[in-house]
Amino acid sequence: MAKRDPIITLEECSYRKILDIVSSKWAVLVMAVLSGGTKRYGELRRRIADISQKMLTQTLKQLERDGLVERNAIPSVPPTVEYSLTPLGQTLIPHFAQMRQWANEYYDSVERARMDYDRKAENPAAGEQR
Amino acid sequence: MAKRDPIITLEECSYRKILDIVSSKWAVLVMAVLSGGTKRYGELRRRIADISQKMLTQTLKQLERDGLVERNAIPSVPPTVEYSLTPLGQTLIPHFAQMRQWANEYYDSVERARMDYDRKAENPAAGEQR
DNA sequence: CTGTATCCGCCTGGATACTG
DNA sequence: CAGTATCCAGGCGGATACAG
Repeated sequence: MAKRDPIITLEECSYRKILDIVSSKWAVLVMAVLSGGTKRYGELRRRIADISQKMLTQTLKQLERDGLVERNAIPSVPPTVEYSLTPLGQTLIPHFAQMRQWANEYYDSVERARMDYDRKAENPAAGEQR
Repeated sequence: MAKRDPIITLEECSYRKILDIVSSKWAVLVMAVLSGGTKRYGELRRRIADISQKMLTQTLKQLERDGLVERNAIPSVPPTVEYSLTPLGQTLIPHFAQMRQWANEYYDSVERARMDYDRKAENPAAGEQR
């Protein structure tokens, strides 16, 4: 009856915590742009291809809530709002670099694996005959 | 008219590539369990709390397609199927460790930021008076 | 310029039942 | 034991219209 079968739960899993933050497909792009310095709302929109207003706003709000991005609204007409990474947000930059490094190094292998897999799925007899 | 406003697209972004693989909430858990060695289907089910059959099967299939996990079916009665990390899959382990490390170091800050943010949202005048 | 609000299609993912 | 098949609710995310 010893404890030989540890159960992993979602809550225990530290990976998950960072994934909750970073797995949004837009969040990493926004932070990537902000890593280059403070940007205004419209500038972010223009820099990130295919992001909708809704998603940009939503992503920024979430990142602000998580303490990763700081919002600075300047009460002027027309209004100006600047966004920048907080010190906490900055700590993720090297982590992103690591992710990019892995992708650069191994993503080709993944793509090759996918092609092999799909080819075999379409033609199960491949490698056996003909 | 110089190129002073680089546009980031989803496709260019290397972060995305690894996120496509890893951002599935179950994928990291499955790989975490498999990092401890070869496991059978049922064992994975028991080890990972709250995972449904569908999600386990689906996740394993995707990881296999990506070349990160290897499936080894032994034709016996009843059938036995073993799953293990491929060498390519192994290369992600240290990366997961990094993710866990960041979470351990900074996640408290994120939670505090969230509480602050939510408190201010509910009570906008907080910090000004009282 | 910087958002908010609404509608809505699509996909993810859970529950359930069935198969080799 | 190790899946497959199907149904279905809920949330994500896009398009559009409107506001301060």
